[in-house]
Amino acid sequence: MPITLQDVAARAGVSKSAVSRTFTPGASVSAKTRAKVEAAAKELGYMPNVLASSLTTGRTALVGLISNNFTNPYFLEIFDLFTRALQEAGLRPLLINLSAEEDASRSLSMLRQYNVDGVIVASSTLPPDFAKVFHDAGIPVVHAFGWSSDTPETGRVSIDNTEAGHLAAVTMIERGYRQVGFLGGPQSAATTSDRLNGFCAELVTYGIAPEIQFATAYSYDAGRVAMARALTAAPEVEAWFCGDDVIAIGAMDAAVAQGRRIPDDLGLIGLNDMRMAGWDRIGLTTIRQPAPQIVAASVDLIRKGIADPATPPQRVLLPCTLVDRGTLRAKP
Amino acid sequence: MPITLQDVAARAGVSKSAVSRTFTPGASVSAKTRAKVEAAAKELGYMPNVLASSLTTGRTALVGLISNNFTNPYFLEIFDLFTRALQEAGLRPLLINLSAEEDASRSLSMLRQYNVDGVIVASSTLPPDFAKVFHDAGIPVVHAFGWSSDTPETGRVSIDNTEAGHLAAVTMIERGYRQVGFLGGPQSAATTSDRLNGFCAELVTYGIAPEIQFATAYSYDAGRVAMARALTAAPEVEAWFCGDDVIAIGAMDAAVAQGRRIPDDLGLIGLNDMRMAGWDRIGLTTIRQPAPQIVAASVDLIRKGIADPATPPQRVLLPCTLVDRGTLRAKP
DNA sequence: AGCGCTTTTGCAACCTGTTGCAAAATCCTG
DNA sequence: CAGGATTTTGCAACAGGTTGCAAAAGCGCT
Repeated sequence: MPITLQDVAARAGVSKSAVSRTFTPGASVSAKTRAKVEAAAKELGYMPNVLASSLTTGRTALVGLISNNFTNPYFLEIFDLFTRALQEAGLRPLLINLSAEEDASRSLSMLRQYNVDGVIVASSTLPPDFAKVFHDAGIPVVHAFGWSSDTPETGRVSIDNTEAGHLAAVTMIERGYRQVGFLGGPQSAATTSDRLNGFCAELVTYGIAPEIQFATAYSYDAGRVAMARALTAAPEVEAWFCGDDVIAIGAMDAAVAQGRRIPDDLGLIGLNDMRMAGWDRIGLTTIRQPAPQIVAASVDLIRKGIADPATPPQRVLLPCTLVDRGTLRAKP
Repeated sequence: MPITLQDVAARAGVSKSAVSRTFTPGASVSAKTRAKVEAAAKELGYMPNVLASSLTTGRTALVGLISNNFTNPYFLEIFDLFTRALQEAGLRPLLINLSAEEDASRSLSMLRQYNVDGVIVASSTLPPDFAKVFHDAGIPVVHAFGWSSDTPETGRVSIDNTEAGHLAAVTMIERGYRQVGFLGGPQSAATTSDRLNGFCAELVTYGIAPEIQFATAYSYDAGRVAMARALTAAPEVEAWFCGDDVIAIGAMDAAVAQGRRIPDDLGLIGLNDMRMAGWDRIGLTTIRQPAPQIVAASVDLIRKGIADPATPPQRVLLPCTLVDRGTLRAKP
């Protein structure tokens, strides 16, 4: 049923090779045959079968896009950016939801069966050595949004989470908060400890030791219960640095439910700057991750890795910035 | 570098065929050879190459997952459900972001190059005949979340949007609203007109003709500007039926910005029941689409279509229900 | 027209698996 | 244990392309 190389060759009165070369950029074909072939291909509606050609070329243009953050609205923005960027680069995202797939090595073998050219791990919660499995298997890999200072030898793109912690601390001090807390994402997440370290390192210069709490997931509900707990455990804290916007929103609702007014009674600062943070009814002061740049850099790294597999894994760190909205009081 | 059938055959001291058959369910192999082959495969870490086998079998287990709703947080829930359901069915989602890819026929030819077994269109805004292109090309296709009464002959799964319109109207009447409006999604969206028709059909029995407005997209911003316009165009309206939750939230903020209190001064009812609708600071009364069931039915249909391409396209309509929260006043 | 050089072309082998077919091996029955 | 029926096995062709190589064609120049 589908049109093959053969069909086109017959129609154009040339050999299979000629047709193949017409569709291979940089191959040697005369203008005349190229024209004949293109005409025939057009008439028949021929499209080369990528899968068949992958057998000899070893290229599929398939890229595994792995994530386990399917409950955090921020990641829809990330998926939007990634799919567009990959499409523009002529690559096709094979999406893997790791919330369901149990185990790293299983998704590796799956992606190998499909001969993916590269893998992008878009996750803040997957452990740093998850990506390593692919690297060790000789598949170019980039871990985006999941940097931590002890990431092993794989490509990675992220903000500097230590820096983000600093920024949060500096901002809180600047706004006159002295009793502060850290309400991080899951304690196991690679990014959490760097943020905490940066936060504490800055505060210690003011002689402040922050209250520390963790949410069990990057989700509204987790933020809500974590804050409810935090409010009784440490009612004196005036401002919390939350590990993520969606956690911060949950935290905000928990605080409001207990009668705290924001930002007057309690300050909050999030991280990500998801679009929703700017909605009127949320208005979250937060630290922005430059998602478009992170994605662009990740795709760039993957392309380089595909073009030359010998490229050593690279690390890109991008700056984050404060976005001031309504959940932190103004400078005194 | 990667292990092939040959390698395993050599190692196990059998023919290629024997190895192939060992990995083909239902093929004829003796227990003895199977054991030998499996041992060899294990030692070498062999995994059959799906792409190569697709050449002869015509099956790739790849399913195109097409959407253009990458700015609506509801669709992250949908993607989560779809990727899990597909993975469980042994299928692999090749994700296509049609917000970027211009044109339907281009994505068709792309998916053909990859020999996808089927296509799922997950979109409320793509026109009904979009899916038809795949059907006509002989590729099983299901359009999820996009039903309209004039959908052509393709598989489809959705709520009955006419029914949803009814439900919204009945609810508003029940709560004592008489001046009501319809604030739909993009006028071009297939679902919008059915919702509007159902809404009007019910209201007409009460002698009510609703005010009608459309947002330009399924987004917060679009909802916001649409409501800002609606409030001046039709200030007398007491309650609006919004075409989508995220539009409703934008509308809510626009109303609040103009000093209207909700639900006292203005009632709102959304559609979808995305998780966020239940957050404290949103608390949106809305009509729930049974997303898990829609997804399950869609994947089911695709599986059937793949198993037997002669299966005629089927339509599944699922019921929607009202979820009462805080944006509509109680029954008087 | 003839010559050397460059470009274009087709052949055939190959990429990794699958499968129809006939031969080989095994099983069953009397 | 012979003889037929059944199962298992390997060979070779095939799926839809790519590519090294040698032959053919085209080119510029005398």
